[in-house]
Amino acid sequence: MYSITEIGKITGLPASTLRYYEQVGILPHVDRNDVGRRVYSEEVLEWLELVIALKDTGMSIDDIRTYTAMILEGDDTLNKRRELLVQHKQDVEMSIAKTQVYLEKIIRKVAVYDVLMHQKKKQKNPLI
Amino acid sequence: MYSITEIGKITGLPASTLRYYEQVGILPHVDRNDVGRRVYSEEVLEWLELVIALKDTGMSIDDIRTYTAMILEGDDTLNKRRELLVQHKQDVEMSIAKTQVYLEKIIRKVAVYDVLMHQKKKQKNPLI
DNA sequence: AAATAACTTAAAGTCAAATTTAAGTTAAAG
DNA sequence: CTTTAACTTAAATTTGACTTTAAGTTATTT
Repeated sequence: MYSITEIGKITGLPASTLRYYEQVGILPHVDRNDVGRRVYSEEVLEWLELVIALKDTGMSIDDIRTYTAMILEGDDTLNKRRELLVQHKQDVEMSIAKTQVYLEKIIRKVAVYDVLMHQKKKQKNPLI
Repeated sequence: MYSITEIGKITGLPASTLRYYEQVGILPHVDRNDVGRRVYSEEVLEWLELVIALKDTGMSIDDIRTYTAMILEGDDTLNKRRELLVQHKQDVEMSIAKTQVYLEKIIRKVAVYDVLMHQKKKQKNPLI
């Protein structure tokens, strides 16, 4: 069992974000101790780590909320949940591919600078 | 020479975004025709495509503005510009690597669904 | 016992990146 | 010649994802 600050240290998320995630419904089953403070189980932490993976690969809070709601609905949504994840997996793969194309463009631009700076150097030492 | 709608069709950016990019200083040298409408040269289109590559790999408008300003300053900033691009290249490479780790987590989760759905199928056909 | 730190809530505020609106101008089509 | 489409501007609004604020409670340290 973890406190909000412990979870913050483990995940890198500020306490305010953890409260916000709970409020918008993507972090359910967070319990409270006898004085009303948040207590996170190992299972909640594991779920949060999936939420972070989805979020950091570009899934919107709204779509994560939809997914979370389906989980709370039970096994009837297993198929849909799998489909949602597979779709996201494909989106991420496409996004990586697109990013790699852009990266190559940036690398080519760096090469252009290398040529330009080489020329400049030559002009600066006209005696060689 | 292209009109704003033509550039919109080529790049996928709405006219409002093209005006906004110009306004915030990351799309200089856009000319006007005799009645004040925007006219984009081949060079401006090429620059815009680099801007899109930088933006879609996560560079902020503010950093793109800094980079654009350095270009307008001339050859004295060549070194700095190259360094900025190389730094961004490294950021993008790190980001791709991180995304791939998250992607693997998502793929493992899909595999969990496959197991769960297989079990469910077995329960639903208890006669087999 | 008092000060400090860590939590609580609901509501308001922030931020980047556009996007939309309002009011007007110009060009092309019927 | 008038309607429609495509543009123009500056300013206001929107969106998503938090983040901060204000006011209060609880726990730990001096």
